[in-house]
Amino acid sequence: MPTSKDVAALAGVSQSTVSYVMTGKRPISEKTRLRVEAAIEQLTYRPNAGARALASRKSQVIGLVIPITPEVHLGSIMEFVAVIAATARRFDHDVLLVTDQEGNQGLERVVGQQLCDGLILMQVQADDERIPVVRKLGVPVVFIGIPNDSTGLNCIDADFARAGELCVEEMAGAGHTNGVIIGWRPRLVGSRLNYVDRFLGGANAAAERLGVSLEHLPATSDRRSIEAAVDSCIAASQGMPAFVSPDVTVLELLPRILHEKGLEPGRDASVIGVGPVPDTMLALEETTILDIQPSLVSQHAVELLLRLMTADHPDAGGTLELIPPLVTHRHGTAGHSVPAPQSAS
Amino acid sequence: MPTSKDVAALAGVSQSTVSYVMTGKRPISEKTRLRVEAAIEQLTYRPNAGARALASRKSQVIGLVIPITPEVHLGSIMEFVAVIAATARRFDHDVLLVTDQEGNQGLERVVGQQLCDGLILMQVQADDERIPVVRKLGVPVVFIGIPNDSTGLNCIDADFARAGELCVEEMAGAGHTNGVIIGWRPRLVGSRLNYVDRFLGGANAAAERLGVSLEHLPATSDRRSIEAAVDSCIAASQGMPAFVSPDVTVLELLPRILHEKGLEPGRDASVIGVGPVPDTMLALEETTILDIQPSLVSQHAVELLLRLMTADHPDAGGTLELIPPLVTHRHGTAGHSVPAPQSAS
DNA sequence: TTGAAAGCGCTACCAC
DNA sequence: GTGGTAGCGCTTTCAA
Repeated sequence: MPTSKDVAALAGVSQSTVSYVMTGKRPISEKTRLRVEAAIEQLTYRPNAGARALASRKSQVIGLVIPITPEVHLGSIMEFVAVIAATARRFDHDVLLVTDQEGNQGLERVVGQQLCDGLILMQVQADDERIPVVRKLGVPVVFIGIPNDSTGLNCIDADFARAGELCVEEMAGAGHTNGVIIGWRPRLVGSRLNYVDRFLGGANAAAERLGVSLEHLPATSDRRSIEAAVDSCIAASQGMPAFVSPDVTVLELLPRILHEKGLEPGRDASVIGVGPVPDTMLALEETTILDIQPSLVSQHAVELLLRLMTADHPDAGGTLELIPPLVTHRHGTAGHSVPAPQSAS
Repeated sequence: MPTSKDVAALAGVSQSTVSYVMTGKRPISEKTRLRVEAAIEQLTYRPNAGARALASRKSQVIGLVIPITPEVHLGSIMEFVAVIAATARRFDHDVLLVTDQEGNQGLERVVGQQLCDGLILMQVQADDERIPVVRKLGVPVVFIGIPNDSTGLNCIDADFARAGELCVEEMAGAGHTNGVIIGWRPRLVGSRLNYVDRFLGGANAAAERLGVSLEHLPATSDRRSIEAAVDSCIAASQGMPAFVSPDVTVLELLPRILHEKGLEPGRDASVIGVGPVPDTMLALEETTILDIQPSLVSQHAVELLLRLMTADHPDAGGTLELIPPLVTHRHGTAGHSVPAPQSAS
């Protein structure tokens, strides 16, 4: 492996000049810059990450803390992970994976070892126990999700309140006077993942404003519980029922259940899916999809973190950024597959 | 941040002694070891990763190259990723995420920068273009997947040939004389991802051996194409049809389609799902599941890589390890949800 | 516009 | 069983 010393020798300059060519931290004459660049090319020189981190006190790595609890949909997480990794690379950084099963120890470890210059935490809970640790961690941290007390923290998430609102507006616009939100296992509601509450809050406010009656039926991911919710919705509804679900597992099963009940979306019912929408959902033709744009959230999270990492001052005051959902109406003839809305990656 | 110098001072020993206490690379008297450990504890000392990597030429990091192409199921990938990260930690290593969109450049980069001591490559293709680069990379590499020419490479994967065999044996055991394998989009067959061919090969061999007629119907993930395959199977079958699918997206839609056709698994048809099985599949009661055990594959991949990384000699000859699938029969009454088989994590 | 040289914090050799 | 010390390869002052 060639070192910057080798490059310097080949280019006939000092080692520091090589360094400055690489970092651009001081002006270099065109002539020597070209010579150095040629030498770098010729030797396929790559700066040693450890040495660089040691000398500069910057690892160019961001730590990504992923949830591995069974209650979160793996595909949705992966969507975040992939975009975060790709975005980090666009800004010349790498991503170190930390699982949340390491807990607070893990955060302290990667920061203490100076393996990374900043952290992104996914699946942040309403009363996340990592918050006190994060506050005195000494590196910038970006949360994906909004805890109850977000003062001084940097949080970014999809705007679930707005999504709830939009769902109800869609329903009302389609002429419904009542509807049901199906999904999220009961113990999530009103507790740990507060995007659930934000969504319901937005939906209920809009329902009140628009004079629509709205109910929330929690459901686990098994068929029986979803079916029960659907039945109860049909029973309660005068006129065409409207189903809203922000839960991937529910959306996976909903098409089959509706079909069993003889309900055809667009004719006998309205269906609105929120969030990462599974393939089975896309098999339904007449639907409205509220894309919460995970990839946009991820990109912004990375960019925010990088901004904080390069800021001279420690971040004052914190940030709160909400990404608005993207509404897509899908119409189609049976069997004709409309591609899912693609957010920029 | 305290350094090992601080620890040494506090414990009244030399810096090298601290290092040896941490690494265990030479015997230390009980007495001084305890003093040093106390000092480490008291200062919450953590070795600087960059400095350690620089001096020891070992980063304690393994690079994980993930596919981000749209044709692979994100949830399945995430299952590997999570287990790999967790397993790496068990052996005191971390995981650096590399996306395959960086291509060969990415491999050369992370190795060149000495960001990691070894690599795991996921979603390895039959004729993977990364192979020539890997061969002269200078660090151990473990493939998840088996390329056509695996000589000298270290490969590990689920035993798809055996899975195919088992599927047919299941069918035959249930009294079927014919069946259909539904899934994998056409362009994957016979081409890039050769686990497809391994599966079909095993299945066909068993079919011939057992006198079962077997057909493979490729399908894209849209409803129309899966429905067509199902119809064609029903038409061709004398007696009860058997459906086998190793494709997550197909398995997601299959329950609904079967129901539309009035087919009840266990009564009118047999259904065998292979691989990571989605929630919708679990809604079917009478099924056989062939778990390809992604988490076991992941664990073994990490352990193999670590073995190669600590080996003094560069790995001679390569490795080929196949993880046998786990067969689970599910019986149940409608609405009663049997938990999915959990591989050890 | 460039160079020399002093570290960054750790490991591992050599000496005792 | 322990300590001294020379680097690992880079960045970054200070000096020219």
